[in-house]
Amino acid sequence: MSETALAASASLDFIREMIAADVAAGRNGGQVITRFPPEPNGYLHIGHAKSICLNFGLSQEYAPNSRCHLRFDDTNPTKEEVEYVESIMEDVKWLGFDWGNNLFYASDYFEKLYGFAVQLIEKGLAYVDDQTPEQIRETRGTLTAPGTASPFRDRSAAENKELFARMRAGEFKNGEKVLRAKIDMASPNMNLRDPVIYRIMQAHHHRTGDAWCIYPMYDYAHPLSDALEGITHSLCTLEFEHHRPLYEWLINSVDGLPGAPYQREFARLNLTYTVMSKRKLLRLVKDGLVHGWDDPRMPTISGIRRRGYTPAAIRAFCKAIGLTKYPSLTELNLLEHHVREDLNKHALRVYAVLKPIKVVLTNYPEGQVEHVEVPNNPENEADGKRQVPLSRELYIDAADFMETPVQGFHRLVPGGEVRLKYAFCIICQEVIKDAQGNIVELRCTYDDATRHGVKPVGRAKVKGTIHWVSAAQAADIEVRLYDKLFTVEQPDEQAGEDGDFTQFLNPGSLETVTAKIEPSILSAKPGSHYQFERVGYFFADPKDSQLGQPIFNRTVQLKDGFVLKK
RNA sequence: UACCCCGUGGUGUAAUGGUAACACAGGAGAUUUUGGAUCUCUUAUUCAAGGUUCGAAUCCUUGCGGGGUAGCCA
Repeated sequence: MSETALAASASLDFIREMIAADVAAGRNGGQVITRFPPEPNGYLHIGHAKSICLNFGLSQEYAPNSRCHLRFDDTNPTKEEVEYVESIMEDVKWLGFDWGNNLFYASDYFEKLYGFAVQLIEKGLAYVDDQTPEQIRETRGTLTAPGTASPFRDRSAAENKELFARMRAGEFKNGEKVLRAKIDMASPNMNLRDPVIYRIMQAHHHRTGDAWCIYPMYDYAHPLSDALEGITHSLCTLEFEHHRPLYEWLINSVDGLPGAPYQREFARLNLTYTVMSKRKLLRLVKDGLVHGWDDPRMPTISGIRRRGYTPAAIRAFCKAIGLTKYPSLTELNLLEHHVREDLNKHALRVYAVLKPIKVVLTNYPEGQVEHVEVPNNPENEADGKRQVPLSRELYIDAADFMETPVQGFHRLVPGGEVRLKYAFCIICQEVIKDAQGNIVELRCTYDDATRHGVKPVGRAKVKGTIHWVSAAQAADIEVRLYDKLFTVEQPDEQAGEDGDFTQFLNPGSLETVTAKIEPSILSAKPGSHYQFERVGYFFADPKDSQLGQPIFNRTVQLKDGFVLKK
């Protein structure tokens, strides 16, 4: 066991406990070989990250007697595309994992898989069925009633072999024939009622082209692919629990397999305020309810990447949620906690005013510009300092001023005093409004004696410190304020069977503003993280930012100790 | 109303027959040129009933509750 595994051994989840016992018993020569096996039919989401962290994490924990394969489960050509293969590889790499040379495709095994099927036929464990899909469904029985045997169930091995060869040769149309495993039509487990293991599909495959017109089913291909690759532990989500007996049946029924893997299942990740099923995510994209798979509001890996979540934060989150068989619902704020925790250490600070109010310092010389020195990150002195321009006309955030303050508000109010961070204290002398009564300007005076953190003398203690931006030097920057995608914790649950989850979409999930930001922001590289002080973490959009004109996505808000009471 | 899996603070997990604990969330305070961060304190937990045992969250039984399963999808 490696050091990390040893360190974590204080409390292992049920899967790791099982694996530790296998290693201790010397099973598989102490090797731990796992795999992450996505079907390339869509984009990966945060739920997949849980599986990726488990499988690749295990491989790291047991190094060097371990490896984790990336295997594309591409057994259904009608749904799969190269585009997805590429995005999946990008996402796994971004999460910080490396499959090395261990990149595989189930389609690599089509020939071997065909051979195993012939072997099953010879053993009398598989047969060609001529029934229609409807007939197969009807004779499968129900949850409470056993199925009945197909009239073709007892064909001779020779006939089955010939028919199966003719299926491969393309002599039959889609749906005319299938190959079925011969197990038990009365099993209480539906998966054992002679499951279909090969179907005819006249379809172009993204890797094998037109070489095949019969394709193996997942239930057949998966255990055998695992065995062929020497996988020791095949870990999947709970909905495959009922497939395990079939998995084991195949491992035990096929001779000549190089490995003897076993399957274990764990609960998938559910997160509040989002949906995770591929179907629903597709709906959001297709109906234009979000701007694509990588919309920063999406729970896809590409979405959260663009939102500004970091790989380290995702990994920490996946570790924190644990691994059980309980179908839990994890709070979004746990994810956000880990995002803030990581970004707090690394994001450079900058002053940004999202919703500006102009402030004029009436006793500050006109035309004068000075520079104040501010730390780039108070959490890390090594990040250095920068110069921020300061002059007579400034912007502060609308949220930092209240004309008639509520209880507990200690920012700027008429006649009140606040500190401009790293500059000096100001007092609001006058509120200027337009004809409609909107505030257009605050006229304030500053106190030169309060520079460098010196407290004002002879007046009330200044409780508030706010950020600011010098008007003349401020850059106008597009900022996208993202919020929860849905207004309820479980949109699909709330919508019910026939309901439409999109009714719970948050109309305020995206607000775009033009912010006033200190000029240093213009050099922000696309794909870099910042903390807009007192506001939140923001990410320079890697797609839409121009060099010298970044566009920011709000990753997550800062925690705010001051919450307006309704 | 068949079979399988699962029930521990609000949420997620730990305790593997021997003091029910940790993180997030909530609350209070200290500190702070971010109402952030940090630090301290704090609220709150074994689905129910029986049984086994000196001792049960843990083992057994029953009940209740939740999830899953009838694709030629994965």
